[in-house]
Amino acid sequence: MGIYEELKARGLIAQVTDEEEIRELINGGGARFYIGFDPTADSLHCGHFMALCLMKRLQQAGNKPVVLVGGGTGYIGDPSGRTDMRSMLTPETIEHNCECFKKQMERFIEFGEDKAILVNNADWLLDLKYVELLREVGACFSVNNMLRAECYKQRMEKGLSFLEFNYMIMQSYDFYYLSEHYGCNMQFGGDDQWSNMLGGTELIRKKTGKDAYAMTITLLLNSEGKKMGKTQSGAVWLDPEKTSPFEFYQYWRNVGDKDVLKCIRMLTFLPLEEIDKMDAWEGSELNRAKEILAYELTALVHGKEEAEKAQEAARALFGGGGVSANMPIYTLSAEDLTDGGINIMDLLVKTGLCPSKGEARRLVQQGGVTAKEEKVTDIGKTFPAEDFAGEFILRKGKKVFIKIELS
RNA sequence: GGGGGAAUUCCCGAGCGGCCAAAGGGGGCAGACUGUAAAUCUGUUGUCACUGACUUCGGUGGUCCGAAUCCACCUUCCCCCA
Repeated sequence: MGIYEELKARGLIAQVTDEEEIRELINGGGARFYIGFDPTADSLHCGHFMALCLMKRLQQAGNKPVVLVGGGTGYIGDPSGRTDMRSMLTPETIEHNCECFKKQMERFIEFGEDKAILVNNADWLLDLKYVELLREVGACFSVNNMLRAECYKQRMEKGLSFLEFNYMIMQSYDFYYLSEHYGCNMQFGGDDQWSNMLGGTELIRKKTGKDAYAMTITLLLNSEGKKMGKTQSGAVWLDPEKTSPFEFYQYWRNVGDKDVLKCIRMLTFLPLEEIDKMDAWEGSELNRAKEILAYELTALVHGKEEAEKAQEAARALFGGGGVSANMPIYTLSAEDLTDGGINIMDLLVKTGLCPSKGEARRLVQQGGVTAKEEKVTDIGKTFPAEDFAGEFILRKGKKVFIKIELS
């Protein structure tokens, strides 16, 4: 089975410009492909992770990846699939984010001679001359066609600035540039990038007469059609400072039944035969599949050691077992105590389990707080210092908990 | 360039000068049920010293005993005409 067939079997391929050509190209290791990442934040997130995995798979099959960091396109902001305008980033932020991206990527992709290379489109986009560009590139685009593009649809109702409208041109130019200077013949990206990518293949064809190909990765949606890798508080980040390995593990441990196999297939590197066996799993067995998913992904992103720790902590907490050494810890200092003890509400707020006392009060009154294996329902409850001598686990609901120590 | 409209709490969206911390929905959080899932049901969802007080309705001033609500200016956005 070639890499193309594997990608297909994993459900990773959404759209391709020319299936036959692409199959031949990547199965034979002849692709020099690029994927672009815009520096919209100071850490990569799950969506990027999928793209990086794809890169890795293709690299293993002998193809040469080009990672493009959007230091230039970051100045514009991709309107694709958005209903509102992105906030403009300052040059400093963009540069900082680019640096963060680079560091994180090095964990996944091998860079170097004859391996992957990393480029930044700021190097060529920022020096472009307006009129020159209009004549060279602008002439190749039909506004009529652009307006029909899927990526602008949502914005046609709410308004689209000229700045963002030009994003497609910039991305197309990137492809053209990489094709000319790095021999890039293929572009990959998220499915929301499709129209932007087609813009590139068109431009290359018009300017050089050469064929270039594009392929998009299926967006990872859950069974309700929502993008995965997002939580109420934002994205699931790859940076352990922003999303701890444990939280990361828990996110995947908690995916819906209907989504587990899809995730395993698309995101992990487990052999397909093994995954196919899991297809038959149901009920509690399926629950095990979630554990596998969570472990595999955490190991990929944070390393085996962190994955084991997270798994152990999760098992200890939810399996009814003892207390794990890997729980998040909050250290109380002597100043936190009043009269040698601390009130439950102060404790909840101090540890960050609750953002305000009002919420802490509500939580306690509704029976959502457990301390030392006992439900706390009295908002006046106070714990004397001695209580913290042994294991003190404070728990909010079923899933959020913290170990408290007294310094 | 001309004309019209909009900005409300996490999001959408209602809101008569006092009865507005502001309807309703979504989302979130918690409880019940479970498999750390989904679905369902219940409670809750500005802050605090919580039967009370305080800060909030794009911004700045103003009118008024009293303003999310009225006026002026500003900012941003949308629509129509050119």
